[in-house]
This record gives sequence, C-alpha cells and structure tokens, in this order.
Amino acid sequence: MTPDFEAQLRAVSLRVTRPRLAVLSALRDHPHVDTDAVIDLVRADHPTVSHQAVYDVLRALTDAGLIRRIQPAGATARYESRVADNHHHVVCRSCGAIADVECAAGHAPCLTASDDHGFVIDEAEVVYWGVCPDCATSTKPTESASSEGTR
Amino acid sequence: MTPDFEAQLRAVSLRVTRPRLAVLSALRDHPHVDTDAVIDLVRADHPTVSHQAVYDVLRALTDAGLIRRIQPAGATARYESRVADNHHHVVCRSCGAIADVECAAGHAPCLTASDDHGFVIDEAEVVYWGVCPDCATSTKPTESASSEGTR
DNA sequence: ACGACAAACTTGATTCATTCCAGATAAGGG
DNA sequence: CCCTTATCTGGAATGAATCAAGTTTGTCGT
Repeated sequence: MTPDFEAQLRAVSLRVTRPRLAVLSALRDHPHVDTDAVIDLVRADHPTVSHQAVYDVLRALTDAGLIRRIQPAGATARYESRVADNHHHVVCRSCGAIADVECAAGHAPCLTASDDHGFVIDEAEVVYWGVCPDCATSTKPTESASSEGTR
Repeated sequence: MTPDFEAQLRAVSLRVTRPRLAVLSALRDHPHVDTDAVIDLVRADHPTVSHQAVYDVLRALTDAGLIRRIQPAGATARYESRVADNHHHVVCRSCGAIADVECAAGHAPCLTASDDHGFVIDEAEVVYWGVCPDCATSTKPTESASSEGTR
C-alpha cells in the first residue's frame, strides 16, 4: 500500500510541500516518534528543513486530522499517522516505548463516564502503563533465569 | 475528616518539615492544582519557601504515594491528594479545568487491554476530554447573552 | 538533652521542548 | 506567467523543570 500523501493534503486544503510530504512519509515508516526524531528523519532526505518547519507541519497536520498527537505524562509529544480508528496505547514506564492497543468499541468516546459533572465529553483517552518485554527481562535477570519468555 | 499529615509522612519514612505539611495542606484544600499554584499556596503561610523545595516535596510525596501526579496532554503537571481509590478525570479542552470521575472497577488496572504486546500492565489511565459547563455556555450564545465572565 | 550525620532546603544557574518573530521563498489560483 | 499569501528559514525568547553547591534542620544514638 502506497498512500497518496499529496491527495491527503489536498483533501484538507493544505498546500503540498516537501516538508509535509517528508513528515507524512516519516510517520508512516516510524510510528510513535517524537518531534526530534521526526526532524532527523526529515533531514535524512531534505537536510535544509528547519526545525520550525517541522513543528509547523506537525501542528498543521494534527489540526487537519491527518496525524494524531500523543503525549504520555512526563514525556515529549509524539505523533502517529494512524487516525482512522480510535485506538489506545501501552506505554513502558522504564523506556517509554509505545505500542498500539485496539479499542473495544470502534467509535469515540469508547467509554462512558459515571458522572460527567456537566462536561460535554467527546473522547475517552486510555493509556495503559506497564513495562515492555525488553525492560522486563533486562531489569529482572537475576530471579527469572528460568521463566524468560512469558509472552 | 482531619488528616494527620505528620503521621502520613512518618508512615512512609519521610521527615516532617514545614514545606511538606504546607504542600499536603494546600492539596487537601485545592485539588488538581499545578506546581505554580502550589508554590503560591505554600507561600501564603510560609513566604520563605523556595520553588525548588516545592518541586522536591511534590516529587518526594509522589514517589511515596501520598499524592498523585496528573498531566493531561499539553498542560503542566498537576497534583491531587486523592490516592486511595483509582479514579479518573474529565479535562476541559477550552479552559483546562479538571473534575474527578469515579472508576467503575475499584481496583487497578480497571481495564484490560485486548492485546498487551507482552507488556506487564499495572494501570489503566483514563482521561475524558470535553468541554466544561462554564465554557459550553460561554461559547454557545444560546443562553449567555450578557454577563458571564466569572472565570 | 546534646551532638552528629544525612536528609531536606535555599539560592542561582542551566537545560530543553516549544513558541515567537521578521524576513525570504514558493505553492497554486487566476 | 504573475500575484497573493501560506509556508519555510534562521535566530531569539519563553517557561516548566532540573541540576549544582552550599547551608539548614530533622531525627537518631549516646
């Protein structure tokens, strides 16, 4: 599948520019990257792109709904291009790694608050906190010599 | 209920100091405040307390489990003293106001991921996004004809 | 009660993600 | 092809949070 980034941009009335195509391409190949990583990825192909351009592009694409911004507590902002469904994320407490988790309900908000305090709720964001497989094995190698793979 | 802050601190092997008692007191009276607000509240009683002391105290109390740190995407860190239950929050997209929402299940994690990718999950954090009653009325001209600016 | 030691605090500088600004460039409708 | 203006470049500024060095103070042992 080769996404037509140009068509995506035109569909939301955004001009088709090299930085924007590069950002979309970077996010397609690298889900859950932070702004700094996006800058590096973009500059691999277009070394002259400024950091401000990447910040502007990420904001424009987020506002347009082409990408999604995720920001786990205590971490810098990350972006992903999966926006069609409203899925959730697992975040590793140790290394910050992020993985996708399917949402039970296919539509937002997937949960209903018991008492909404009069708020008009349009989205329920779920973040699962835990330890990723890599960190689990590397931090506890002493006692779990036998049971390495619990997966 | 009058919490015995001194006993709480001793219970987790933390020294009883004025800045810590002041922070606990401030959080009891003002839920969901950010660090800056805590500094102001503490200095109302103890003007000489440094901002660094407040940062240190907030971290120490958070690590000890006496308070909880919450950080909605795009906002600064906020703290609350309600830690016994694992409840969730509604956040206003417009003004950032936060309200508590009871959790259906009384224990963490209250949700189970459909596919945990091998992660060892210990908590499911839920953030409901929406618009608070105040912002809803001020942006919709249906009912806010004249004076409203109460916040 | 007293002294010692380490935890905790004060002061001040520093980091780092993000935003602001002014001027240059280029996308795309006419 | 030209004009308008959205977008990009380069550089400075903001602000939450952290780091570092030195001083104070809570708590324990005698």
